[in-house]
Amino acid sequence: MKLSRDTLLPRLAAHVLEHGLGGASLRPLAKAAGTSDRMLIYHFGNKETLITELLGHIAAIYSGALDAALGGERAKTRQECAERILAVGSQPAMQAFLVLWWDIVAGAARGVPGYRAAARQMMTQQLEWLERQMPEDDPDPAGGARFLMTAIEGTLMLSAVGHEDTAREGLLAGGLLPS
Amino acid sequence: MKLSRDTLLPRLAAHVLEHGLGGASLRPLAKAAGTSDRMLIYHFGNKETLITELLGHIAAIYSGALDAALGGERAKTRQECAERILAVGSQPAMQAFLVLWWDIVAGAARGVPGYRAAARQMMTQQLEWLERQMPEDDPDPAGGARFLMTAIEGTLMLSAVGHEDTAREGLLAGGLLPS
DNA sequence: CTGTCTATGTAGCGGTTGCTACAAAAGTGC
DNA sequence: GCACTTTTGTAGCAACCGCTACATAGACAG
Repeated sequence: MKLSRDTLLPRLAAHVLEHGLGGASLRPLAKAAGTSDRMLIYHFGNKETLITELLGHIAAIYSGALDAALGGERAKTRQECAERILAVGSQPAMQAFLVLWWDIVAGAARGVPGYRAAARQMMTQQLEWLERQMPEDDPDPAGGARFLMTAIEGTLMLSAVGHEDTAREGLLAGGLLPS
Repeated sequence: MKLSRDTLLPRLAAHVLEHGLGGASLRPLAKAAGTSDRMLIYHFGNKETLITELLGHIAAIYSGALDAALGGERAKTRQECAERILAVGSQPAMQAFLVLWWDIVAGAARGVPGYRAAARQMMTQQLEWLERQMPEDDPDPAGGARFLMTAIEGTLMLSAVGHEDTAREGLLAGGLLPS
């Protein structure tokens, strides 16, 4: 069976979404993709560019998932907008993404080559998605989207470390969720 | 020279703050602490409990750093409060903490044993610190602190992935920073 | 059919991983 | 001084790491 990067990447992405980036070493990756470590190096040259390309691919998948989650019409209020994006984030299919996301953020913060670009791309995508969701009559859709974005990302982080209550009460106090 | 856990932990923490948790393996850790991998296992039993105790120690250091950064008097407004905590986060000495922080968040999200507890503890500490900083006349100090907290954490995350502009504009649009 | 280029398998290299077996030194209590 | 416990050094194990050398199989061009 003839395998190329393009056939490999989705399988690699699936494995990484399940097991994380931290312990992603060539032999398990290869096994999950139906090849050998030998062939991964053959196709990608070395592990670093493999990971870089893989992160790019995952960012594209994420973009597609956001589009698929996009309901036809805009939200009526900022509160509804916040609820929608939080609902997207709590879908089971998104959980694997979220767990992987913090790996990517950690890599980006430490300056590991491909990570920052992939993370930036995913955040840009989410920001655009959010802007399209903003209420039509919002006085400042661009700023409002960025404000929501900041609060949502904080909520996700606090939730990741067991402070979902703190985040929820914060959103309530800030008027971003209906009481 | 006789070394115990208590003398070891600060040196281990220094090494981890500089090089991250991801690549923290016994031999480099031991070298940085002036011992051997053999002795690390002797003192801590295995790597997992070493990391767990180390994370607890780092959380305590973080707590102390926050206290040291605490100015005597409270802030006058929520905006000033936000500016203060963002200023603390941008201190050079805090950068290493921040980079390490995302490692911890990633571990917590994936469910690695000691990570979630340490992360929770550090966030609880920061929340208490923030509550003490809230303006005296604030109508809802508890809720306001949680709201600020959520926005601040979102800002830190966006900054980590190269979206500091997005975060800044968001805080401005949300009235959390003076324009 | 033959040469050439691409795709793949097998084996292995030098290095690192967490951890252990064994022994010796260094206290410590009597 | 002697038994005993705590602390430490040396060596090594089996597993894994990224990566490479070498051989081979197949596709395709002439």
